[in-house]
Amino acid sequence: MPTIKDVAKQAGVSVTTVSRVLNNRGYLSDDVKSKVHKAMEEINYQPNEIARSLFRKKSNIIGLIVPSASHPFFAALTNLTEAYAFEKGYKVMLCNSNLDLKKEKEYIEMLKRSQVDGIIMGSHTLDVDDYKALKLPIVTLDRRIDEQIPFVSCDNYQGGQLATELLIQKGCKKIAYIGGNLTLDLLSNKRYDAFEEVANRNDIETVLLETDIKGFNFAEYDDLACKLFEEHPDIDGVFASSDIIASYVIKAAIKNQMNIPDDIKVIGYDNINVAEFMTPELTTIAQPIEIMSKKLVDLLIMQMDSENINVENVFPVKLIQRQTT
Amino acid sequence: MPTIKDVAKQAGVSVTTVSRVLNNRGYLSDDVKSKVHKAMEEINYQPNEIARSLFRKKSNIIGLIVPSASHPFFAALTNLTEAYAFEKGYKVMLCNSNLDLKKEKEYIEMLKRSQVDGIIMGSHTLDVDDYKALKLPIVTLDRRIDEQIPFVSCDNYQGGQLATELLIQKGCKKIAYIGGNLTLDLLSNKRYDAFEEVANRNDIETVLLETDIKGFNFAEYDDLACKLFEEHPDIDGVFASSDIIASYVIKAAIKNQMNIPDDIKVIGYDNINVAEFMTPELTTIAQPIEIMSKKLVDLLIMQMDSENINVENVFPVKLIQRQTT
DNA sequence: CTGAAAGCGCTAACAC
DNA sequence: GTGTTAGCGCTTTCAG
Repeated sequence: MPTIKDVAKQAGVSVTTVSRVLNNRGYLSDDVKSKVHKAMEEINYQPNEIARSLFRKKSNIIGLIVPSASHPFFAALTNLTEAYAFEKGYKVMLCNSNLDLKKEKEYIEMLKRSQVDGIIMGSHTLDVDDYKALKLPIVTLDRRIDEQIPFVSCDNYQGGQLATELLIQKGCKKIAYIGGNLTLDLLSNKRYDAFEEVANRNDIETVLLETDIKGFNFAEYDDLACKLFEEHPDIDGVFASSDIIASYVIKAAIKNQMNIPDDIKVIGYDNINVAEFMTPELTTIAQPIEIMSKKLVDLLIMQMDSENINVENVFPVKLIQRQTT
Repeated sequence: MPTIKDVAKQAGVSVTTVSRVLNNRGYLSDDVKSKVHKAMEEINYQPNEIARSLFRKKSNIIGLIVPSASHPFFAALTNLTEAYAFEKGYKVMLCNSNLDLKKEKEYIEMLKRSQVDGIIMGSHTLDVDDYKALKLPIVTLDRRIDEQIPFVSCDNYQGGQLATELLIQKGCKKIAYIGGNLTLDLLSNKRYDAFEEVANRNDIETVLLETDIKGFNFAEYDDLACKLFEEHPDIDGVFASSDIIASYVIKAAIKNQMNIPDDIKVIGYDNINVAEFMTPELTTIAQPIEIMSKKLVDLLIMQMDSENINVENVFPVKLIQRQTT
């Protein structure tokens, strides 16, 4: 690998000069500029970002911690976040925590040692204090840590409300909520709060099923969905906190010879691709994942630049009526 | 951020000594060791990996270029690759090329400047020479570049054979192949080769539909699937080169009042999660994604360690019979 | 067993 | 306009 020294030698100038043309700093004669550029071409020079980072104390890398990059929602988020970060001149170091406390801690330490400029926490199973101690720009997804740490989320309460109201309006008399474990400190739990409240207000009977703390285990979704119909054969409406869970509910319903949406109505959450290409097409609450991804990155960059930021960044959701309700 | 100097001062030793305990090199008295460890704790020291990388000329970062991290197959690959790389002490820098030539080139240059120790090419739209010129450990997925660059793939011909034979054995008389653009130099095109050959051998009529070069556009899958049934209403079997495409075919078939699997049989490829949770459950060819991911990482590490490697790393696929055939 | 000093590749004062 | 030099945080000869 050729270094800046090699370029300098090749071009017959000093390393400073090379550095200057590299960074477009200071005044340089056109003659020197072109000589240097030519030399770079000739020896196929690429600046070493590691050395630059060391000096600048800035790596231009951001850490992205998600529970699982293969879960469609986080896959979409990962995809869009990386694309936008790249546009903004940042590289993404990807981490899958699997909602495992120990692994998340390891990842955070690794990212700090790697001198990332900031971390997007799509998974955050640690205590509030752990995050506050980080001394690094961070931003969370769907969790409010404290008054300083910005977060991005959608209006989960609104989402829960829209979903539940739709089920009731469509005539459901006994509805179930199936979602992630509510003991996790996540804003998405508000979907359930809304569910309960709307149902109570309308005197509708409810059932609650939660996944294990570790979540994201598809086999468990299958079990839960089957259990739901076994224990409550009279259920006629389901609000699932993700489209994936909704898919398993639909699968179980069909297996039980139930007709969708006549016997049972199902609404999911996220509006990931599956919702559209499955049959029947899934009614769902759409999160604006692209906008969220951009906001996550922007909030990080603004912190790096010590700009003022809003701690709360909540976006509206949208009900997408399809065939399952 | 405290540095090694701060630790040295705090512990009353030299930086060399601190570095030694950090790396467990040379002989150190237990007394000094514990003093240093204590000092590290006290000032909450984290070694700066950027500085280490600069010296060692090794970043412990691998680049992972995929067409799209939100496509389920690549999402799974990304997830498993990252998990295994982390286990092996490597961090993953993620890049989404969108099968865009220019973007892929930019990513490769960025990764080189970032001094990654190797690159996994899940997307490779460039010319053979571009890859040969890299001077960096690389490994490709599903593409043979030349005799030096190792690749990981599944036995695509076998996959195409199994799928096509199944359709024929189940009684199909006119079958279609829908898949990625065949002008891309990908080993997955062998699925089509097998399809054609098996069909010819059995005197079965065939139809071919390819996606755009840029692929991975779900709206296009929808169009293609609809077009298929419009132009060939007598099709009774479809081999789709991904489960996602298969899903769209199924959706279109249902829309056309066709009965699955009686009127039309569909088989996908990949065995991603959707295949299992959709209704009807999708018959598909399973790729051992976890094994492939590990192999990709191992091949990279072995190259870094100048170990001997096999260029061809082809794994067998498995037919998973479900409800769509 | 421990320390002083050089250097990884790059940038930025500070000279000239 | 351009070069000399110190130093980013770390590791490793080489002395002692």
